[in-house]
Amino acid sequence: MKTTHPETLRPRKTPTQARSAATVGAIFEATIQVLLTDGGHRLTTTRVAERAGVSVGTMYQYFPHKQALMYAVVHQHLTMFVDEFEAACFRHWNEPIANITQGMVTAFLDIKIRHPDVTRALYKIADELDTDELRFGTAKSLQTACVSLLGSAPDVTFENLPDIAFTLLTAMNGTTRAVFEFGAEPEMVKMLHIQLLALCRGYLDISAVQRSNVSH
Amino acid sequence: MKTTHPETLRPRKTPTQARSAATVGAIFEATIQVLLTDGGHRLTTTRVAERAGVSVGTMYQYFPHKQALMYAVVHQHLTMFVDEFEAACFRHWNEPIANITQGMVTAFLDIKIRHPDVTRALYKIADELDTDELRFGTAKSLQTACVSLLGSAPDVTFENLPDIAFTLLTAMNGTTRAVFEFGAEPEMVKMLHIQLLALCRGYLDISAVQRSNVSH
DNA sequence: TCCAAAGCCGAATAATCATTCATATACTGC
DNA sequence: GCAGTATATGAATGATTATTCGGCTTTGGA
Repeated sequence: MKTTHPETLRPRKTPTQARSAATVGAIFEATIQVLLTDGGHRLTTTRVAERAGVSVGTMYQYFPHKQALMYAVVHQHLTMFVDEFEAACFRHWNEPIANITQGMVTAFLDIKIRHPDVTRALYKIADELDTDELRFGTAKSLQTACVSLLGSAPDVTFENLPDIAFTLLTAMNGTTRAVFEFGAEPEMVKMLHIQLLALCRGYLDISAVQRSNVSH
Repeated sequence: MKTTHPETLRPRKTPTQARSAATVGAIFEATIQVLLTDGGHRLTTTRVAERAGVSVGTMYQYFPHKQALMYAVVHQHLTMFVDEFEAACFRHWNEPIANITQGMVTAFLDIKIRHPDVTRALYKIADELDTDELRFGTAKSLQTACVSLLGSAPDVTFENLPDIAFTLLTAMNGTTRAVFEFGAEPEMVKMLHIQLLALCRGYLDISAVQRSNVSH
């Protein structure tokens, strides 16, 4: 598996004029749309340029190659996801485990639902990327945030917190992904929310150890 | 999204002589190996033929096109998975829910672990396939088996059994997939087994309704 | 031993793709 | 309005790809 050196994945130039920022935005959006309608293995520079309403040459002014474009798109959205998820974690810091669970599940789902196209598109691009750095890095960040949040619960403690966080996140992701790949119809999403709450609550209940109430 | 008509996905000829069966076997195995080493987007007819030790022409004697080859490989392994999973379900029929849970989780994991290369390879080929029929069909079969098995527990009942089965299977799949994509080292697999047992037990505990003991 | 069927080969073909670059247009400050 | 920079163009290039087909080799049986 040949991996492209990260250095070369950086965009070629930073847009200064307003129109070029618009161009890059159009290219990003077009990438998502091509992924949705044609699939990852038909994500070609020609198709993206066409859908974005620009020429291929223009694309190559901002990205040295296709890998760089894909990297940028994935990076943008994964970073956004991590940021919003971490923000939600801070919001529920130190709350009882029941609140934490409900807050985390709801936040996880909300972010995905707020950008349904992006969510579905990212599932399709994974195999095209020459590096796993982004996915692994994101997984690590989410796990860290989750560990901290669960550890902040005043009413319980957990053994193997990293393992529990890992399992919780990947399980949520598995069910969510399945729902989105099935079309993510509103009733299905509603069901997903309900079942994920039960899943996580049940898992954390069974894994939690009551904390002896040591007051200050 | 152009989908290939299922009819054309059928193999071109059925091997009669022993050596041709060996050829097809080599092609199947080569497909898995190319997926693992090169990734789905570099799964080419040339590469598969080369790794299988046959010529491209030979491949086209058994499969009318690349889609048919991929379809055959995926179909073979998904069918195997469903068969083994259903067999495990029958084995735990009518047992108490605690046994059912443990049996189902263990079977799910065992099948994946018994064919680690196949497990990882199938994650990579999904986007290349022009049809979702196989994935959706498999999901449906597994869900049906799971619904029946859970429904057979004498000590509990569930509401929304299809939703619960769906959630259970996709959650297990999500965590399992993550572990395999991280390399599936032995200690990781051990952790996976432990955590999946807790996850499913917790979820089913919380979703179950005690069945009033109506003795005949 | 011999032959028809089964199996195999791989160069040739036509399509598609990523990437380049010489040229043209649009914008910004003056 | 002008000069210089930023941005956009798209035909051309070379690589890679899926698929074909005419000819070759092996096999199983008579």
